[in-house]
Amino acid sequence: MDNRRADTIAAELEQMILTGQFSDGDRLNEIKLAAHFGVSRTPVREAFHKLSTAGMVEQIPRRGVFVRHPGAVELLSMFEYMAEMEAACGRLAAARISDTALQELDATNKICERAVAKGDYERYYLENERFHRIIYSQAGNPFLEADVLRLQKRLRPFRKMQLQLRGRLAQSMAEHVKIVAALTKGDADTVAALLRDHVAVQGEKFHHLLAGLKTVAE
Amino acid sequence: MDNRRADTIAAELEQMILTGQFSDGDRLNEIKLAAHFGVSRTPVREAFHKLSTAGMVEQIPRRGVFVRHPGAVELLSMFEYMAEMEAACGRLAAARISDTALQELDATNKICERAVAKGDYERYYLENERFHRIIYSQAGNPFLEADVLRLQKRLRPFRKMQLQLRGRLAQSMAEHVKIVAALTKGDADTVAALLRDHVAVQGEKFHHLLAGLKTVAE
DNA sequence: AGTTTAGAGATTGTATACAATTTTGTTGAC
DNA sequence: GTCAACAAAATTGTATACAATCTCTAAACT
Repeated sequence: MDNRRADTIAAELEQMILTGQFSDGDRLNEIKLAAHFGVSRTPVREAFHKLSTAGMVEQIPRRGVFVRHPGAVELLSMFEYMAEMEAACGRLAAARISDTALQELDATNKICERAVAKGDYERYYLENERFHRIIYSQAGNPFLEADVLRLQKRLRPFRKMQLQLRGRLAQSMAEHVKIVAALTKGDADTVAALLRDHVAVQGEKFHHLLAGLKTVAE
Repeated sequence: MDNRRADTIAAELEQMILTGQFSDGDRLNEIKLAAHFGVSRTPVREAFHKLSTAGMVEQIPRRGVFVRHPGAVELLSMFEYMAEMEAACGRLAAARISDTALQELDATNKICERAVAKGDYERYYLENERFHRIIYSQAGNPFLEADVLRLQKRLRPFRKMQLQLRGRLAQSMAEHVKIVAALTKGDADTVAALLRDHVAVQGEKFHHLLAGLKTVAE
């Protein structure tokens, strides 16, 4: 799949950034990174481009590339955007979703229910992501799907945090059930509204979490 | 701004592709293009990355980059996606738009009206784009704005065609007026619905246009 | 002291050279 | 005649060399 060194380096760098090995605003040194990966500057530069389009770093001409960790306001914007995209996916999917996909959503929800009962966050998180991806796919719009997947990936670590808030698992689960019901009825407006709120709540929960952290930190 | 050769080359290539100097599926030859632009392969490759993220070309590892002209189904998907994005922008803008921005929208519409009266497509098209960009901006979400601007740019030539259909100018104009009214009232749902239809109609009109061309061509 | 400027060092952008892989064209067997 | 195997050419990916620009320091000047 990624025969090119540049791609593996991009993936590795992405992980390094996501796991917090770089602080916001840090400049990524081409030469040092090239040495670190045991390659020349060329593939490192190619990797930078990929990260740049993914929004993980900012490239300033003749200056270098700088890692961009989203701050509070940026994260809230992302969640807001995500809510609108999911709503759009839901609206389109309501008219297009196949019976087999509906069954898959049901099956996913059943697994989620068991995970909720056990308090298995990791499992729930995994199936939750699957649930949403089915809807993206059933929207039947490749461009929308590509963008929403990109954002889902970017928000992944933060969605994870938010899920661990007290009572959020059960709440999220209940919302999923309603969404499937509306999809089954083909009620586009309702599906859109449900999904928008479902994701918007994630943003709010995350906001609370953030506010809590801030009061502790400072 | 773009001190780098690579950026100017990307812009030039973009124009060459948009003006139809390459057919769908054509491979872009690094060496020949480098010679054509009087540079080495390196900046050409960098330009390829930019075009790739813009969705103008597809990059296949160890094979090369191939120009991708959107076909009928892809264009309709893009218009559909655009409709959803504009709706999202409208929804957010309804709650956030400033008075000065509302005045700007009014002013833009007045210019549009004069353009409609004169049948000045070029002028209308220009101000129309401005109209929408004001809404994108007033949505107050940088990520949404960036994506919708990217798509607006990509759909530009096709929106232009669609505008020249009989009666479309006046119809579009009337829709603009309604949108401003709903924005002024702050009615998010209505703004979203109006904008969604406003853009969806563009897709439909374009579809008609396309169908007409096809029957002529084959 | 603070500001300006010259210059060295560091870093990005581009050119060229080389390696690895794919594509193409030819030959040979069936 | 078709297909397979192999060799040659072409092309992409990577490494290295060079050029252009930026940064930072330190000395000179007001």
